Amino acid sequence: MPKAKYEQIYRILKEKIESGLYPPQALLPSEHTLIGELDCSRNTLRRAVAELVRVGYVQTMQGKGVRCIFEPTGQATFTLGSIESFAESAARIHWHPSSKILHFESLIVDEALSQRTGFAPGTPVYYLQRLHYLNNRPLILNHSYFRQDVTRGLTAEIAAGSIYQYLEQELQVSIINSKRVVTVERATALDLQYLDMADCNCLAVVSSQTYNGDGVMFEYTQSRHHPNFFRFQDNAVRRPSPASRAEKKPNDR
Amino acid sequence: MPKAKYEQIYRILKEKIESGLYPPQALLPSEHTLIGELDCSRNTLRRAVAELVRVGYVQTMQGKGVRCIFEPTGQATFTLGSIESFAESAARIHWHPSSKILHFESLIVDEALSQRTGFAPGTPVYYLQRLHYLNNRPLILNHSYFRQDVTRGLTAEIAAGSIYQYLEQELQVSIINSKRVVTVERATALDLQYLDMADCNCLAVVSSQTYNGDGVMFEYTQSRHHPNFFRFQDNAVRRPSPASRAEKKPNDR
DNA sequence: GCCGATTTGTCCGTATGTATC
DNA sequence: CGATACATACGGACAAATCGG
Repeated sequence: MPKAKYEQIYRILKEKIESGLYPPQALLPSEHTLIGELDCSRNTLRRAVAELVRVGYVQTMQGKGVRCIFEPTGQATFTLGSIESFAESAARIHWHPSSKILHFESLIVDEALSQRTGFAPGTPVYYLQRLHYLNNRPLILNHSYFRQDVTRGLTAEIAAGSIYQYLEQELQVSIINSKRVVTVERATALDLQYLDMADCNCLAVVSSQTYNGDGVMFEYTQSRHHPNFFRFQDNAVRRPSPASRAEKKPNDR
Repeated sequence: MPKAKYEQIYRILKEKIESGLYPPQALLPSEHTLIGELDCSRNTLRRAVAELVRVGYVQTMQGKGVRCIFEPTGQATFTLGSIESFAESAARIHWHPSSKILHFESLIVDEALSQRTGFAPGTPVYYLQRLHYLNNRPLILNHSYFRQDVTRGLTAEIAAGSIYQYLEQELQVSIINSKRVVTVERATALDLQYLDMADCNCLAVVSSQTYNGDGVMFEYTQSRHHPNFFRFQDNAVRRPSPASRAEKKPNDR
């Protein structure tokens, strides 16, 4: 259970929406009444509602109210806005995860690798290839680079378990944030070898740079996803901005 | 210029970061001092900083400070909905956008289309195919469905210009939010016909459901992007999970 | 069209908790 | 331990948008 009150209230409201207590199209009770029901301040309630907006559960309208736009889907989705390890995501959707180490080595970042990863040339890193399965199906091929000075002692054995658990609990590395970019790339020979891709010759690639509490980018990972099992969700809110009168069509790309 | 103060302060700080006044790895001045410099309340400053976190410019650390992690290399300019399509980034570099209407018709949603779009079966919609170019290169093929009762009077001529301008200014439709999902799909014959895809047989697909101020989903658009010109950005913040917080090894001292 | 009630948006000041040094 | 810095929470005030009389 989260300790922060706004998070608790966020979950309470999320529960009520998912359970159908606040059905789609219906307006939620006003801030005033919710404050009374949930016994919190206005700011705290508003912060919880802001989270609901961010995940696309409700829309707020000044002068009108807060409308539920949640539609039950049941899809297995990887949500945005939080860093989840592969194991955590799999657990959330109750699938059986497993993984296999394909390759582990220690190397020095050269100019070409520096361009791709963002590590400075000359940086010693561990290079790791891992294959992730869901329900015994190979779905994700990971190429990871970890700065050795931050992830000292990382071995193939540790990587076979949870790397993040090792970093956070053994090495006391605090993981703060992760910049991610989704692109589509041509499949390599390695992709075709390990991922059962039928006749698709492209896949979804999530490149991420992860930072620790010292502001050091200590991990670069390129996750190559089987195209048929990739899904990334987002909710965009339109902000009335005076500059976006004639342009900025959020949906028209 | 935005009217909201927190947005102004956000832009000021963003400017300073981009200009190198707060270089990477450096800590920003403390909240207290920034409040004095910018003449605002703590809440307002914190809201601006929260935006900087969301777009991946800084990381906040309790007890330590706010560290700049902006890297000018990738020129990763943000977008409001945390999506960065090639069209938007290219538009900023003053590339020339244009579009062509391929198809326009009026039809009734059947069961199969209902499954794909989320519209109820029997709903009258306008169906629209548009091809978007950048510097005369076809990059995005759009399939759009608009509810006729919300977008009354929409024609191919209007669609050749700005649909959203027509909706907001002529029909007074308020556009609130848009749920989007990114997937990778096999290219269709239509994709291959219009997008110059070399030998790629997949493309990036952004499916979006857009809602108006009445909570009505009035638009479903499937944007099919040329794989080599697609880019979706995000910044994720890690919240300490109960599991990782549970067993924290005490420091030896 | 006007006015007041309701509802959300913004901004402020303050107090307290928690992590870091 | 104290000082500093960010995180959370509360309450109040006013603005802006909506709706009904």
